[in-house]
Amino acid sequence: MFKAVSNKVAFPEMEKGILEFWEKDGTFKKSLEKNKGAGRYKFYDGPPFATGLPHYGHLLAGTIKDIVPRYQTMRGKYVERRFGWDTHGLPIEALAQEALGVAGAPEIKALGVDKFNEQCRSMVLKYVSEWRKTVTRMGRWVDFDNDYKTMNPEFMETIWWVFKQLWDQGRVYRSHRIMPYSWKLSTPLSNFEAGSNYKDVQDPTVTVRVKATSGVDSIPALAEAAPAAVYLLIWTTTPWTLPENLAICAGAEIDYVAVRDLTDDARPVYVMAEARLATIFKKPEQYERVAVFKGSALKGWTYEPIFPYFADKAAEGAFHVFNDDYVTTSDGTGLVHIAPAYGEDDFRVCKANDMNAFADPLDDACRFTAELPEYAGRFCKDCDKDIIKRLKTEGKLVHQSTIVHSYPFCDRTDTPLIYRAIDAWYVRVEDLHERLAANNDTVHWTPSYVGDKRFGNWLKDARDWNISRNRFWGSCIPVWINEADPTDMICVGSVKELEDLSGVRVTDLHKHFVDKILIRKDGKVYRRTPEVLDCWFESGSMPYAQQHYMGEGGVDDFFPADFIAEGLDQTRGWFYTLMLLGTMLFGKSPYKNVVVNGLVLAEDGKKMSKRLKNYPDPTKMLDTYGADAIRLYMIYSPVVKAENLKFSESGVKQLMRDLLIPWWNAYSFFVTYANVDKFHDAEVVYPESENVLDRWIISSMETLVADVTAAMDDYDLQKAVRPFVKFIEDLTNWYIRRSRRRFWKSTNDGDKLSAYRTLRYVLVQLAKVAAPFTPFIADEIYLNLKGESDPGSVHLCDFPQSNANARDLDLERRMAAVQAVVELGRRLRADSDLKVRQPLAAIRISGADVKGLEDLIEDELNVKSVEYAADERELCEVSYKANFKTLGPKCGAKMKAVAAAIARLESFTGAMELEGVAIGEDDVIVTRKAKEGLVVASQGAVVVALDTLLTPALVSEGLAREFVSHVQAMRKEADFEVTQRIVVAVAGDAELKAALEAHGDYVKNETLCVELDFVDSLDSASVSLNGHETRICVAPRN
RNA sequence: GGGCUUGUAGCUCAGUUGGUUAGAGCGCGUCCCUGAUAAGGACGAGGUCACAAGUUCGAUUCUUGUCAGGCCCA
Repeated sequence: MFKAVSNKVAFPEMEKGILEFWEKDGTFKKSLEKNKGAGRYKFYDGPPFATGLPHYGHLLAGTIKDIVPRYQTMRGKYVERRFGWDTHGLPIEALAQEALGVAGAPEIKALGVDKFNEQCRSMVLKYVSEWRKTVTRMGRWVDFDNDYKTMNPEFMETIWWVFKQLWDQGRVYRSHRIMPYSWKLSTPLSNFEAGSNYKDVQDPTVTVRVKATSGVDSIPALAEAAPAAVYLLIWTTTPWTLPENLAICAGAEIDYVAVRDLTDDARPVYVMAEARLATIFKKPEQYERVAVFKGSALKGWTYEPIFPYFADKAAEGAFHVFNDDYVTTSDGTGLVHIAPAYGEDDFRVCKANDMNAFADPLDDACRFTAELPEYAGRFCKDCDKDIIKRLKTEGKLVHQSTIVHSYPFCDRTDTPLIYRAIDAWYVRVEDLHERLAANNDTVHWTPSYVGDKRFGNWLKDARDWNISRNRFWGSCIPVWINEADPTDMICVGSVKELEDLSGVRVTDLHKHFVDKILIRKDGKVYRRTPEVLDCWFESGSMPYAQQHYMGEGGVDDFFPADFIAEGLDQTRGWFYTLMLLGTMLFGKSPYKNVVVNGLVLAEDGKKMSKRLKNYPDPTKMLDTYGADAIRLYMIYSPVVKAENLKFSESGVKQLMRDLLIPWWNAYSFFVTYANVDKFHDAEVVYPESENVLDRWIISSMETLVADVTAAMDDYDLQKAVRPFVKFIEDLTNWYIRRSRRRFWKSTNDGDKLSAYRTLRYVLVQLAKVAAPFTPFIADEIYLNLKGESDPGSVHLCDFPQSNANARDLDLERRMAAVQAVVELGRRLRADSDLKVRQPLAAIRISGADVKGLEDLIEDELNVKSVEYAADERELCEVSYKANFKTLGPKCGAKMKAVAAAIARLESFTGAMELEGVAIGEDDVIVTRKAKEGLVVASQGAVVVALDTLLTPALVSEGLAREFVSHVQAMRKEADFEVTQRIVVAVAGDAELKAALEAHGDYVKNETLCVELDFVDSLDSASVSLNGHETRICVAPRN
């Protein structure tokens, strides 16, 4: 006996049962051990920040990361799956700050970095158990016990090893990074922190003239205008940065003009963007045009420093004009003042032009240092007014105004942030563009455009990587710097190295431990640089760090990964840092296949928001619909191809209705009748059936296997799931429907056995194919139906190999034709108001090959015979149309004429010439239209005509069937077992009596009636059977 | 502002080197069925394939531009 199955299933309950079974049985472990020693399929888990509960994005990524490894496991691969945790970085620090009631770096330092870091450590694992619960409930098999955490000492030691490799390659260098800086807190902020407090403020703007010292000669019109002085006009909203000006930038494609200022007695010549002329000269008579030229002509000009303080930087290449695309003419003069220490673009442009001079005369609190004696000790912004005054006095100020603009403020102290250069560590990437691109070419991306375009473009423009963070909770940059000579540095690559160098036993690599360790060597003292590493450095190092790889032995066992998956937002995150480090360390891509998923949005298309409550709680969804339904819903959508998904509860419900419930019903149907019939082979037997339905459903099964396999091997999960819908539809609404009688009939013959064997075999195979996607229901069904010697879980089975021999594409085609004929027949019945229970004499068909399957049509449409029309013109009008696809290339411009000629044809035999073009069989498409007035319908080439003539015999049979149907309803109403025998009493007119007598055996057989009595009257309610008033009474009979 | 991407029925989405009358499911309306019943079936309404120009005999598909949404960057 199979375990009895109710057709009313509670999926969440069923899933919990399976979870318990997996847990007790150790199925996950078994699935791993089974393939140990077989080929490895390498998988990396991208580590999530566990700073909150998992949301749908995590569930989605988790599902993808489950399906592929499950599939590969069933394909015989050994797929280790270690869960990863991202434990360092700002998200955790933010939580710790909240918990400790401190805000900002200075308060953390005052509190003590040790206290702070330990707080972080204690909070990292806060949500771990919740995560484990949810991930497990979703059915994801992943190793939580053998997980990796970026804060583990082994992990952190490998980070040092990785860093040292880059150091030894000469890739690591110190430079600056322009960051928002709170002068009140004396600390840089992350861009994220800086973005939270913008205000509209009024700032001064000044236009300053700087005297050109060379370059003027390159423009003849200008050279002629000499000897009057030529000035470049620059504009800024931060006058205090003018003393630090080291360059000027022009847009190469922008139009510039040189004009003589007629309002000034010295008649100076000013250079600026043509588009901005009106902002300086209100009236045309105030100036005279001297020359017009592109910004590229300005490149290389030199000019006189505005202030004397850094004039010596000229030796380092300062005070030149550069070109860059970021210059606009939306404000200013089109000539941008550049102070490399105080602007991100400023810094970048200087670097791009190999200008390394630098002027940063500010202390920790942003007060000017002694380098600017006149302003020393004063907060930089407070000096704006004095500087403007001085410019005026010295005749350098051309124009002065104010501007109201949005400016970032420190959200702790509400003081304006200063963008300024901070010491920073970089990894050189810009020399690697070609190698990165070449390695990326080896990766199979899903969808492909992410790799080709999005990621490819990103790599092409990859900048040097800023890897330092001025924070506390993270892996430390393992560089110790000579206190006396900052160019003298020691990079440490392992714990042992540090112990040997310092003589200190090292137990923990976090900042509050490591910073205390000094290295003394040759009488010099080395102190660690205070920064921690960007946590992307850690996630990018996870292939090596999760193995605690320290450069010994090969990496083939774990590198590169066969498969990774993450969201689209990781293009410049994990995908990128993995690729960088893989390329730098081992010269190749660290992954071979990537599935990129899109964002999961709320149903209204907005981001899911706790505040708005615009999405259903995941736990509630799991309790209501179960994990299989949610998994399938997500995978069936384009979200597995990097497109957004609007998550909708009704979508999940729909999927259950379309797939899971019919599938379960098919299974329940099988078990119910198999138990009634005591069908129970010890093993799942491959049905060598003669029955076309059996052969057809098995062939369809093989097609399903082939389609799913092809899609999975291409990592197209959506495409892999799609064919299930069609298959389940075929299985339930055609195979079982058409086979029902074979299961019900009372004789246990070979055909019945074939039916059972086929259905069992198909359900078991289906469970295997579906197992990676819907692991619960697949195992539930499998466990009940499997043979005695089969593995103890569907997840320990081999994925079905598509068996080409069992496929009969011709049969599948003919069956599709049968389905088309049936559909048309049903339509005709509906049109003629002839219910299916009324037998009809014949159906005539044309254009459909249904050989050998006629009885299916007879049965389904309740007709006595299927006939082929001798000539389809009896049934329909035939006309001809050009096949544009084949004719187009042949005809070209003659296409229209040929198409018209074909449309005029009255008959077509196969080959002819029209308009000088040879027409072949394939070039003409025959269209058929059901003839008006006949009971005929057509669909494509298939034409069907129904014989609607009702003979007395047919009417009588129809009445008997109507009677049967009613008795069946009464059986059901009375809740009889399907095998319950009954006795039936009827009272009705003579016609009914005659019908029941003529079809007595049929009636009794169908209704399991052992005694059919015709009586004069009955108490029961009267019903109308095809217009015949009838009273019926049924009773059980043992 | 830049890179990438999306826009097809009321909704969710298919649409395979450009080819005839652009499909499915849901929803809606009408009807049928009732021993798979949180079902099943038939029919119907519903589309300027976001918009515009171009290439072509022919464009939902290719090119360019515009508009709107998204991700990343600046």
